[in-house]
Amino acid sequence: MKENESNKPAEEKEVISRHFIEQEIDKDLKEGVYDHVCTRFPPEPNGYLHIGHAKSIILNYSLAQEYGGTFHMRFDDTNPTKEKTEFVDSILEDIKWLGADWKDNLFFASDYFDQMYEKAVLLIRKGKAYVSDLSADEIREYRGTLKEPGKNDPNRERPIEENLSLFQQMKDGVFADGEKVLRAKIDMTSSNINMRDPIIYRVAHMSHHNTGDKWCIYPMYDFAHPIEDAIEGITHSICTLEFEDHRPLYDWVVRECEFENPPRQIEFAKMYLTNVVTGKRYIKKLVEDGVVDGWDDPRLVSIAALRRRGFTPASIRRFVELCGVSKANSSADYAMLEYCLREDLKLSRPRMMAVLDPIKLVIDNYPEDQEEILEVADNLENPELGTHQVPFMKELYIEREDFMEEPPKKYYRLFPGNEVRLMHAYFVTCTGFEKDENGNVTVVHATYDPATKAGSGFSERKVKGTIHWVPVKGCVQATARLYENLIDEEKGVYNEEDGSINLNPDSLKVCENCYIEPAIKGAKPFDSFQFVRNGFYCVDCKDSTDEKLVFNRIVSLKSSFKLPKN
RNA sequence: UGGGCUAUCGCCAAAUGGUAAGGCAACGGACUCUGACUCCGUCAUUUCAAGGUUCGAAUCCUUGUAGCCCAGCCA
Repeated sequence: MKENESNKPAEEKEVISRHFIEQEIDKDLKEGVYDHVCTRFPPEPNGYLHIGHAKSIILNYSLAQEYGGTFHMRFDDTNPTKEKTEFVDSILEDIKWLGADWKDNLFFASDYFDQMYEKAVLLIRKGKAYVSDLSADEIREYRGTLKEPGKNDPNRERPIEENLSLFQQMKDGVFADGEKVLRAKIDMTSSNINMRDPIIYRVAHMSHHNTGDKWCIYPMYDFAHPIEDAIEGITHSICTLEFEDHRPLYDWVVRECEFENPPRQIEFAKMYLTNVVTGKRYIKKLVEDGVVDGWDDPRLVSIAALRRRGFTPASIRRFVELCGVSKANSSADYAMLEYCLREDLKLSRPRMMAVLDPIKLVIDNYPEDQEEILEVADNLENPELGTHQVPFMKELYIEREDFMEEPPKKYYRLFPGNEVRLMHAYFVTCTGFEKDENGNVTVVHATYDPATKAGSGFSERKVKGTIHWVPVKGCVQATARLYENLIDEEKGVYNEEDGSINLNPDSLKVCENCYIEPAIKGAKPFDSFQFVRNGFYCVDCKDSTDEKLVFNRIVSLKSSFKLPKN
């Protein structure tokens, strides 16, 4: 026991238990059901990916990694009415960014349409499928309800030859949309509605983003998906809980289509995040109403938005890992995501001094023309990042909230008579201040003690507070956008009365007049930094220019300091 | 008496009949050139409820309760 304590990795592995999917796979491998693992992420290209999808992507990918197996990227594009090439491109970009590497294994369900057609013909020949003349409404009536069994389709006993020729005609475009449909012949009285002769092919005269006008009949999900999995040799087809009831049908299709390497469907609970909006129609409305500036507004949780905001793939992967995998519906705290972010950024990002709400500090006993160049570490806890320089001079900017004329108790910052440390520089003592006609403080005066220079080893006395600053000359003016949750967390996401979104009116605060130390010059889109004593910020990829940098706050630093409310 | 699934701390989640892990959050305290980080401590006599089986139950049985999913020619 004791001797293992220094062995961190082993210790961690020991503690982390395997989730239920890993346990199932272990069992399958042990029992020889499979001798390898192959997983897939199968989105329909009908929209943008969001944080909720990340769990499925990362789960499937990391399972393949863990078992030395293969991960497939597959577009489940069996319904041309909803799908667009635009979405396949954005999905691919997002998945690549998240780090799920599909190598050469990029597939499209639509590339299997010929094989699916052949399997449908096979089912007809086996008497396991038939063409129905019923309308959509009639099919619904015949299906029965949750509590009452369905009735057999009048076409259920249609002769095989006739079904074959009708299905051929469906394929050849003889019928209009909705006129005919191919159904699997299973059991109209099943308590599982999915088994009541599900439709497996429908007619849709529409061009498909991948196959163009080659087809006018398209397979339904329940028929297509198991075939896609079987063709690709997927072993574990991992999907979300709502497909649990489809599993008997999934197994039926695999069996009746006579695949020799049956894949196995396993369902897990989706990941929800508290107080975020993921619904397409809600986001569409927010965009249309101008509440957010697009699908990648940094307050949204689409993968594109998170990327723009400055989130890192590693932090999202860690978050998914921390959330775990189970079958219990649950909603993870946003705080957990923020924790992962800080964890990833704290050692990896340079730390800079930035003043978001500036007020001038004049050091009266510092020579007018003097300027000292201070060499400071980019990140004290990670020396590998290197150093940068910051000039120190008589006039500086400090944060307005770091000075108070009449401080409350336990206020460790600047106030008349108090001494604080200017980070990386000297101790200064506040000697006075100036106000304008409205009573706003315009300038703070101080004197410095040359003996206290950082790095000098001075230890005669200590100060409780350290504040950050920026030199008046040479600093960079920039914009900072401070984001808070888009949602009013007190009220929850949805307004109970009208179903609208409860918006947080303070979700965006723009600081146009920030000053950042000179070393920030040259920052490029997606570069991110810690603004010391404040938070992590990322250069916006859309609105930032070399002339005027624009930063998005990724996440604030934690703080246990609260100004008492008068 | 439709069917399926789920229920363990504020949030996520282990425990696979042997005496309730861990993480996030929160709260104390130490340290500190970031009121951050780090460190140290506190945080479920009890697992939806009630009965039962057992030397022993979160785990097994019984009966309830609550939540989620299913009646697209969507996925």
